[in-house]
Amino acid sequence: METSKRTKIKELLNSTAFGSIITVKGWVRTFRNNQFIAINDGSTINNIQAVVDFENTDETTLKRITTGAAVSVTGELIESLGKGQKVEIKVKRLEILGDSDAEKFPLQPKKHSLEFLREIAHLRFRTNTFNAVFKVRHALAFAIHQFFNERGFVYMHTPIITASDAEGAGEMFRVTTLDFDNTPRTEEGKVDFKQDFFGKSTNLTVSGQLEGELAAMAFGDIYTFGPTFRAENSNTTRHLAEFWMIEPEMAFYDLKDNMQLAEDLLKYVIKHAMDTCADEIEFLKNRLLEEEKQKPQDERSELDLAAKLNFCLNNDFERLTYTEAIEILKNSTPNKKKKFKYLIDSWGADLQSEHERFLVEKHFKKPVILTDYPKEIKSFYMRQNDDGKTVRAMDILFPGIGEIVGGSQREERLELLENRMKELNIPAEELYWYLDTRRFGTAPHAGFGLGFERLVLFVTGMTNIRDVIAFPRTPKSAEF
RNA sequence: UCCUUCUUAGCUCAGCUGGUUAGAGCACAUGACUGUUAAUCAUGGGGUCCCUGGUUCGAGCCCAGGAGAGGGAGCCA
Repeated sequence: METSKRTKIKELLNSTAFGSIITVKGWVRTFRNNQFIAINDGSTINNIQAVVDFENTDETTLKRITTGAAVSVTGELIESLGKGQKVEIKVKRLEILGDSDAEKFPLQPKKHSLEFLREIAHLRFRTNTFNAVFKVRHALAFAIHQFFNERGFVYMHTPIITASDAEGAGEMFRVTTLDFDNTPRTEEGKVDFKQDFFGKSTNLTVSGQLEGELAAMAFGDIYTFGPTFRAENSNTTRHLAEFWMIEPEMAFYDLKDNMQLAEDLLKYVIKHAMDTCADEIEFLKNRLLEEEKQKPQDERSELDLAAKLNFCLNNDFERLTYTEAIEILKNSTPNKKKKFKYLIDSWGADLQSEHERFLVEKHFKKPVILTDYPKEIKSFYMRQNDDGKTVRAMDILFPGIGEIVGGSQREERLELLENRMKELNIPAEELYWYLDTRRFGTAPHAGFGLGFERLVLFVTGMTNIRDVIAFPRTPKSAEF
């Protein structure tokens, strides 16, 4: 009888135990020449070839070996008789575990467009590209926990549902159990949230930072890694309505410490992905090279994916202030020749993505950390510099991605923080718990937010953020 | 949300100045072949030309509106 024991393909492809009888279970990728089955079980991006003795196998079984079918194959592991692979399985027994109607199964042994695969996101894991992408995604997630754990950080789970809409960090998704057809009203005619589940208006979190700061004021070093929700109507290749974010918060860190931690973290996790996903990154590198062949010469990347990642590991990120960046941009060729859509003429303007791209991709040609932005374009909680104009903010900009990290040293001085909140009409009463950290044993501290999917984009070389999360949520789209 | 491009077979895409029966490659089916590498060869089936309305003797093609998708911008991670 069929046993449930099986060997993973990853193990077999490196095995030299020729002559041993093994069982493999997986899904058929292609069936060539009526005898060669390429089987993939997800353990590796590579397939194993199982060779069927078609003359002694009944025809109805052979007909059921179709792309997508789940099979169990038992046979002898042998040195491959053909070129193209080292080992193969000489099939002794083949069982179809699950049929796949070849006429209806959308995946074919051919190249599919990413747009088409996005429409069948429930099946796209079964392609080489998505196998590689999600292996890398896993490796990066694992490495993030490992990095922080090695450094004694505490992993905090901050709430998903929050009642504070005081932060003003973008549009939020409302959480409610109220009956929309019959909403309870107050005497003034407004929706009466007192009758809602939590007795007040609640939303999905847009950031765990404020709660993270509370924990940092006890544990010293903490981080969060969880889902984040933004109801912004963003339709771009680098925004999602539901995404994952890593937010470390460190007591007694200043901005320099903060930058160093972020750079160390990024390099650590990229290195871990390269070490543990060599096959996957090799595949993604070649995929990208193929794709770029369609593009004109001047739009192709100078470095291939592996070289780009290595370059990132071997060079220090460029650190400069917003003011220095403005000077560079002001004197840049595209600015003088009026090639920028938004010309840089004065200090204080927010940098457009064309400016960030110029700095990262043309001028420095490596990751850039910009610091000390004008306070007007940054959040209320950032520590104010003595110049009265700038705050201790930092953004890390990556080639092709833009902002991958946004962070700051936090304003730990109660009076300055309260004044800033007043200027920006942020209700201090609602955030009393946040301000308590400044009232009781306040201390310098800093932190940042790292967009996980943007990191996965960079490491996989994919170009659309919807292709590095399993089931993307974007405006007008929440399929699966 | 704004700008822009696109939507023709299961997939990728042709389709001339608006002209009578809308094509190719892959996939699929049947057969041949049998150490293939997205196997090959032959034959065959397969279409709401995104939707609605309009112009015209005649619309896949022109016009208007709508839907969906891609790219860019803004917001940001």
